[in-house]
Amino acid sequence: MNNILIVDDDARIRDVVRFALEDSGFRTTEASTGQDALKLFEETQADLVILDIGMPEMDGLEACKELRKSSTVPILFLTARDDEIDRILGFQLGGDDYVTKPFSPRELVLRIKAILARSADTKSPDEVTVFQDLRLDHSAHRCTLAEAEIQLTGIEFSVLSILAKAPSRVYARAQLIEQVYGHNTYLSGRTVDSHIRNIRQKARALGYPDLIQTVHGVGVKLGICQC
Amino acid sequence: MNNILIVDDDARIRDVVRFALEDSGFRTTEASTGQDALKLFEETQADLVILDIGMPEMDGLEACKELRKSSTVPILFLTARDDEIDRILGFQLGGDDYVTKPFSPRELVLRIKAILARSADTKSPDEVTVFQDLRLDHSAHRCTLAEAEIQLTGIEFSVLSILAKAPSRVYARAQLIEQVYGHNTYLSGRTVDSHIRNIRQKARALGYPDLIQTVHGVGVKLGICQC
DNA sequence: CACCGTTTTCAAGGCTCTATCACGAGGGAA
DNA sequence: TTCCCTCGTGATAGAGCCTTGAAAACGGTG
Repeated sequence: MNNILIVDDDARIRDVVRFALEDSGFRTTEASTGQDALKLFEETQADLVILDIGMPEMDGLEACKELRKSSTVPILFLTARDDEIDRILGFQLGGDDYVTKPFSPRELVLRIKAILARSADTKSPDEVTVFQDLRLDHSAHRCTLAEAEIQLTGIEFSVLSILAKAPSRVYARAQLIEQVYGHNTYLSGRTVDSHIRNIRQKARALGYPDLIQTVHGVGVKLGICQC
Repeated sequence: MNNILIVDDDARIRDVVRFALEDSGFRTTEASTGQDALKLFEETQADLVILDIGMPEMDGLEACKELRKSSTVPILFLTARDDEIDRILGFQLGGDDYVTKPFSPRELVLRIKAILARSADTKSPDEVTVFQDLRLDHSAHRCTLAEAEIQLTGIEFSVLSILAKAPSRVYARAQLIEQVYGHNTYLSGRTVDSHIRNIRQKARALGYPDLIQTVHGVGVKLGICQC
């Protein structure tokens, strides 16, 4: 099973996290400072790093920067305050995630499993998703439908990406919100409808009236088919 | 729809929560003490529990511990003070989220929907059920009968799933109602007939007049056989 | 600060689905 | 056969869900 490096200056937090992870079958390593973390990461080559933001001396974001110089290991941040979240978001971090304190150990484990599953998925960095006529270039943030380009906003692009990763699968609105915005955001389902409407409108202009299909009472799914 | 157990010693809070939830289509059960909560949970098998931390006698954390002995039901904590949050964290108990008082009912509902969507997401053991010509893809919410697709509504899909999980088994109407809607729902048995009629009608159109068979005086069962 | 694109929310309206009733057909027992 | 109960079907009102238009928040930029 995967090895996880836990970095936090608070021993109590480390205990909670270690306990939860080992309970789920992970192996763990612990560090209490950013420096130790870098050293231990060299040695253990952990599969994932849990990084507290608020540490004295070298904080989590500093440590992340250092780690990123030599590795693309998935990083999960622990944050205590909202302004720290803002800083994470300002930070460009690919497939990573964050959890705010206080957190439930159970959720932490779920998120870690999700990250690992995702990174196992993208080991061959699939920069481009293609499904039928739809093509999504993630690095360029470009979307084309049968050679014609569609200008999508950030959220629209995210929504479409998620749908395209598992076409035919039906997503409930709450699931989309969780995947687009992260786990502790709470928006009205109508908001998703709005974005979907905008995507539909743009797709319709290119002759794809059914790019996104509604499954009444369940959710939405990708449905292309230019008919 | 899902059934939610609300546990708080303050009747006013319970009212607010119940009102918000029922407004969103949830069914609710209420308990004012930890002991009652455990008893009611046994009976109702709620899909999610809202647990106030600060209750006399058995407090929310105690109750959570007890619940966790027999169930992994999602739990959302209500907390009044920050030091209670610390205790959630200190405790090694899987809550799924928490909300601090005072809270907005709207946010509460959205969080609950997010939690339920998440847990529905993670517990998908059997993605596809197949029995003879019938194929049910749960994630895509797709039903096919010998390659031909049938458009089913949410309830129709549920009914057929239940029947297909244990083909040849005969289900009484009351059993179907319980499995589709959850405990303590009271509907006319005619309602089930309605849905079964609709399924039959759609199946008949594809040449399967006996997809669902009636066992007079007992109930219904899956019976495919294209004859 | 004003402007503009994006995101989010709100309310109205239409449409689908759901639950129930009423009535007649059919099965089973005496 | 007769009676009773169960089941199937048509019709229907109401609930719930989705779409759409409009406008309010938000954020970045000149």
